[in-house]
Amino acid sequence: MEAAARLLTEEGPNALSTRRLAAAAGTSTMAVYTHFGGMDDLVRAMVHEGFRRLNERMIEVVQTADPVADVAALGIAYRDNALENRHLYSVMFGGSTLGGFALNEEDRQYGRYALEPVAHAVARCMETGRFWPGDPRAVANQMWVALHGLVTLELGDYLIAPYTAESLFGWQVRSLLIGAGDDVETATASMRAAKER
Amino acid sequence: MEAAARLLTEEGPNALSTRRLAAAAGTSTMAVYTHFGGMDDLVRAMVHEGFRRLNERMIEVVQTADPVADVAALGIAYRDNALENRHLYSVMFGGSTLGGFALNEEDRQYGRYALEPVAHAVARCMETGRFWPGDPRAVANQMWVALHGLVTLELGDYLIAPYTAESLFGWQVRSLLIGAGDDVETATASMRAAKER
DNA sequence: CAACATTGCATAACATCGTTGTATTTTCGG
DNA sequence: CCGAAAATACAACGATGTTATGCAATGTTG
Repeated sequence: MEAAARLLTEEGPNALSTRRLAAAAGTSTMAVYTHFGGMDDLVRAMVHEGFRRLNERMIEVVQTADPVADVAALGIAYRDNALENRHLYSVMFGGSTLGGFALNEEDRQYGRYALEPVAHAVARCMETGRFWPGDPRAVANQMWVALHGLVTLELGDYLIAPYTAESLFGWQVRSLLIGAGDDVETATASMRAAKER
Repeated sequence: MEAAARLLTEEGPNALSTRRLAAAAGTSTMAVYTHFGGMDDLVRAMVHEGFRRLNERMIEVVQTADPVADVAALGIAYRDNALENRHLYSVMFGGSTLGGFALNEEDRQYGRYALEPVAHAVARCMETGRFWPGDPRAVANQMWVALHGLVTLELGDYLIAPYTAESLFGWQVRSLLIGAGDDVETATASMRAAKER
C-alpha cells in the first residue's frame, strides 16, 4: 500500500500505525491484517520495497569505459537513495526498531545483494589494472561499511560544518579508491566524471 | 536507575517501558515521573550515561610513544564499547527511535566530543611525521564515520563470513592509517601493538 | 436465476503502552 | 513531635497492536 509508504516517508516511523494508516487509506484497521499478516509484515513489505528501490538505483548506474568512475557513481547512487528514503533506510539496516519488527536473515540477504553491482565494478577495476588484484567483494564490503557509516551519521544530524557529510563523502570515496590501488590523479578525475553524471 | 540500564542492555529497547521498569525496580510507574520527567527524559539519561561510558573508555586509552598505535587502540576501544552496550549505542546514534524520543543538539554534541581523544592522537601522529600534515579533526571524523558504519552493520548482523566484522575492522583501520600518511609496515606494526594492549 | 460459500471490511473489545490526577504514605526540617 | 513537602500507590484516560464477531459484497455452483 502506497499510503503506508507515504506515511513512513513523510511523518517518520512513529506515524506508521494501523489506525493512522486506516485513516489515511479511508478504511479500517482490519485492512492491514487481511492484506498483510499484521504490523510486522507490513513493515517487512516496506523494507522489501526499500531494497527494491536501492537495487533499482544501483542497477541503473550504467557501465562505462572507466570502471573506477562507475564505482564512485555507485557510491553516489547509494547515498542518494538513502537520503531520499531516509526513514526507510534506517529501518532497512537495523536502525529504527518500529515496534516488534526485527530483520530476519532473508531481509538481510536482500541488503547484501545490493552490493553485487559494486563487486562487479570493482572486479572490472581490478581487471583493467586500476585496482590492485584482490577480492572484489572484500573491497565492496569495505566501501559499504564506510558509506553506511557516513549515511547514518548524516541522517542522525551528527555531521556539521566544517566536517559536513558532503566533504566527508568525497574524502571517503576518494580514499577508498586510492586505498584499493588507483592513483591519486586518475581517482580524482574518475570521481569528477562520476559526479557529473 | 541501573534497573533501567539493565533492562535496556538485556532485553532491548522495546522492553524499556514504565511498567516493566516499575516491576523490575519493585515500585510503581510513578517513580519514572518523579526521578525523571517522563519516559523521554529517562531515555535521555540513558543516552548520557552511554556517552559517559564511551568517553571513559576513550580517555583510559593511554598515550604511548607510538601515536599511530594509540589511534588504533582508540578505534578498538570505540568498537568494544559499542559491542558491550549494543542497544544503548543504537539509541545514542539515532538508530532506535524508542517511542517519541529524539536526540537534541546537546546530545549530539556529547557524541562529537568523544572524538577529541582521537583528534589529539592524530595530531601527535602528524607532529611526529607518521601522518601527512593536515586537519586532525578531519581525519578523526573520517575514522569515526568508517567505524560507526562497521559497528552498526555488525550490530545489525549484516556482516557474515568471509567478510566478518573482525576482518573488515582490521582492514578498515589499516587503510585509514595508511590513507592518513603512515607507511604500510609501520602501520601494521602499530596495529599489532594496539591489539596486544 | 437462486442459494451458497468465500472473501473483505467495519465495529467492538482486550491487553498494553505513556501519561495524568488524586489520595496516601513516607521523609525530613524545625 | 509535628507540619510541610516529596515520593509513591492506585485508578483512569487516550492510543497502540491485535483478535473476535458480524455484515455486506462477491464469486461459484446447481
